[in-house]
Amino acid sequence: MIQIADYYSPIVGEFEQLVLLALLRLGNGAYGASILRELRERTGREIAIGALYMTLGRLEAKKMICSYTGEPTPQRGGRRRKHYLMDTAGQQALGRAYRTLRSMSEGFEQQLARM
Amino acid sequence: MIQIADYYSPIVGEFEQLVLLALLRLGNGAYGASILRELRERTGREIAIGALYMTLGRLEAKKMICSYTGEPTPQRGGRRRKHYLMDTAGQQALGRAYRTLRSMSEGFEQQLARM
DNA sequence: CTGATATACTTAACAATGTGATACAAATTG
DNA sequence: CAATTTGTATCACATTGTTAAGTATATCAG
Repeated sequence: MIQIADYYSPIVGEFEQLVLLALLRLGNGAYGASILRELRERTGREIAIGALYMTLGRLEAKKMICSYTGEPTPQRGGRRRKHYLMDTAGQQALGRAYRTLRSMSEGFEQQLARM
Repeated sequence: MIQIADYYSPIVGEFEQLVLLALLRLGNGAYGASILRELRERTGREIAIGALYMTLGRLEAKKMICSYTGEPTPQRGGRRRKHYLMDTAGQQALGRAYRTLRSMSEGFEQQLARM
């Protein structure tokens, strides 16, 4: 059981942002493996699967995302998928983080892209 | 004395990114109060001064930024300023973080700006 | 020189987030 | 049901974020 402070913290961490962005990109249907693939392909980082589930669990505990369990798919085997969707709080937090970085980067985009 | 692991960690946290961006914007001459002002004005957040110095100290320990002590200014009083500059590692880390977020946001910029 | 005032930096303690290694759960197949 | 496949969960610890103090250094009035 993940414990979360009872005051609302609108700030999301660096990796949390990446996970929320992956959910935004993938839309409904996203689950562990597809999120992992998206993150690896787009960031080029070697991301541990445990790190991802840990972060998904924390984001859900903070009500930034929600989840539902998928139906078992015939011809496949294996445990059911757990699908994730961004909740309102997650969208707001992601939007804030995005605008903050935009504001701090404003006018330096070219330079940053070449650093 | 800040302790840092002896392996190189290229990933910077959420607030560290903001501080590096402030240094990029301000250029040479940046110091505590000017960095704080820039962050507050551009992000709209209430940032504690201690949080900033803590982060500056950690970034310096990781060799991402360097510092020098300024000369005392006549007609002013008060302790000397400590000026900060991004080092090569900081520029690289900031560039990587920027490109990662760009890649994850690609195609969703309008939506993110309105979230 | 000395205390008052202004300016600026530092640290301790704890909370939140990030990470790798390992364990656990559930569905299909034979 | 055992083996295999697919997928999720958790522990332990490292790193980063935050608040609430405290410490240091420069100028000025007297």
